[in-house]
Amino acid sequence: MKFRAICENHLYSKAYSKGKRAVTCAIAVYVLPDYAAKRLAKAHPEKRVMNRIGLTVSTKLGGATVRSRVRRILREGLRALEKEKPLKTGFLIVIAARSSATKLKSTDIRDHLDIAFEKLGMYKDV
RNA sequence: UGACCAAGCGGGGCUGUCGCGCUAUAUGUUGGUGAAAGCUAUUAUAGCGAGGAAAGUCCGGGCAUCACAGGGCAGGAUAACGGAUAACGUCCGCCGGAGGCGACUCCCGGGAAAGUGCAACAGAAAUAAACCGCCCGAGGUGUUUUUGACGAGUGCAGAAAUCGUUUUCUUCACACCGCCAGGCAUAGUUACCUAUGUCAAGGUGGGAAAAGCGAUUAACACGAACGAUAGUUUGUGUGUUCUGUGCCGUCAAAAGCAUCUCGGGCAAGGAUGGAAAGGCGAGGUAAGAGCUCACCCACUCCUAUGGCAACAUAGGUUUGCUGUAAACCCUAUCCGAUGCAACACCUUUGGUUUCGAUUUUUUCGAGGGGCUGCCCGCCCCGAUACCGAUGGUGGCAGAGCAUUUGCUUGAACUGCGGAGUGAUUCGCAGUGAAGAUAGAUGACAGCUGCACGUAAGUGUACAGAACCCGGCUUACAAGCUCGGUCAUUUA
RNA sequence: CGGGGUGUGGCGCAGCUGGAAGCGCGCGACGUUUGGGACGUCGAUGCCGCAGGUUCGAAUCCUGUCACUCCGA
Repeated sequence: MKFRAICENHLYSKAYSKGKRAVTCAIAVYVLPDYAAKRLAKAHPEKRVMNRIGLTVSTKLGGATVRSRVRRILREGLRALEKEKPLKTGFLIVIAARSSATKLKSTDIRDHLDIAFEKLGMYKDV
């Protein structure tokens, strides 16, 4: 499962200010409907509607090594979760790491994400 | 065995499941998206996929662009010598200096004898003096000695003179006093008392003669004290014998000493300081001084020997110089500027392309632009020109040839061998695709290694490519190795 | 990727042209007040970010380093 990343800074600030929010001790998740989703879906070869994902890890957490490890763990946890329970599509999802995330494993991150998405009601109806 | 010195190694391993990026091949779509350039798919296989520091960005180089890659000033960097290197501020060797018993380590190591600046406090004085000091000369003051003169200062001796006094002899009973002291008498008065007279003792002074003793300048004038206002004593002023000699005083001269002032010489000594202008001894001098000499120290230059050279050693010679250039500065050498967000190309798109003289071209002048701070020089100004903006591709994963996974070859790495003390270099063989663009190189599980701990268990560092290399600097868990030094003990 | 600045009492800042470090606020004590505030007097508090070096002497000069911060592309 590949992710499409959020590149623009204004989308991040929009997600922080207008998006719905769910926070655990390790992470903070912001979700906002993506208005450009349909337009992007056209560009997609299989015409699929995708979620755009943004990961933010600040310099407070540590050096470059620590930050890149946290980013990988977040991505791994998200990937594992997506396999089990598919998410609704057409959203901007920003995941911010907090300081306790540096010591966790990817499985723990998966659990945190599960709680957060459940709060936000992001799961598709089965 | 202990304490050290130096050079290095090292950066855990294996298995399974899931996943990511790139490359190649096969498969597959002929579509989607966008203004365009361009970008973009599913699955499978194979290969590759983070360090010793990838970090800090402190140096150097490659590469790229900028008139032709230029000149000068400014600015910056470096600093013994020789070498290595593409280059360096790096490395190696060596010299000099400093430290260590030693192995060895450390040194931004040119010039202070081109000039300027600075050196607090202390100290006489801070880069050149002269405060004290030493010496010479002149003058003043004080003092001592000697000589001379003067003295109406003074001692002694002598002479003359004078005075006083004593004694004696007298003398004139000479003069005066005889009062406010005494007696008597008279008068007044009761008396005391007053007045007058008188009395002698007495006092004072004087004269003449002799002797002794003593004193001394006479004498005069004025004043003071005492007294019975006769006088005595004394002070002051004027004035005052002689001779000899001593002392004293004054003056003069000379000399010595002390002190002060002025002029000159000197830099030996002076408690300070980080630093005081070679050290020490002798000579020398008015006093002194490398002023001279011997020895020593440092330094300039020359010669000889050794070394490629810095330099070392020996001899001669010159000189005797504060420190600071990580103060300005001087000397030598080097440096054009900007950095892959450079730069090239493509798409879309915006802006600029000047003025005057002359006869059109041309030329000249001004102005503008282009290579940076300034100046010069150069180029362009109606042309597929210049300056931007948007998006994209390349740059970017070594190069070339072929066109199908092939061949040749470079940097780099590994091994072996040669050269060199070494940095390094030469030859041979082998290896010789990380390469993204919000950023891949991972996650989970199991076994195990190492260290600590009886065990359970705990710990397993620093840290993440962003155009590429060479260095430097900084961070770093546990552990390991080669070589060397010193000390102790044993044989 | 490139360039600059700052670090000094508890806090905010001077002093950077070498010669033993100060200001304001704050803190403590005392006075004043019934008490507090204000006011007055007195006092304490610095390895000048760290480590080396130059110098007789370094907060100041040089080198390295750490942290913070700003600017340009």
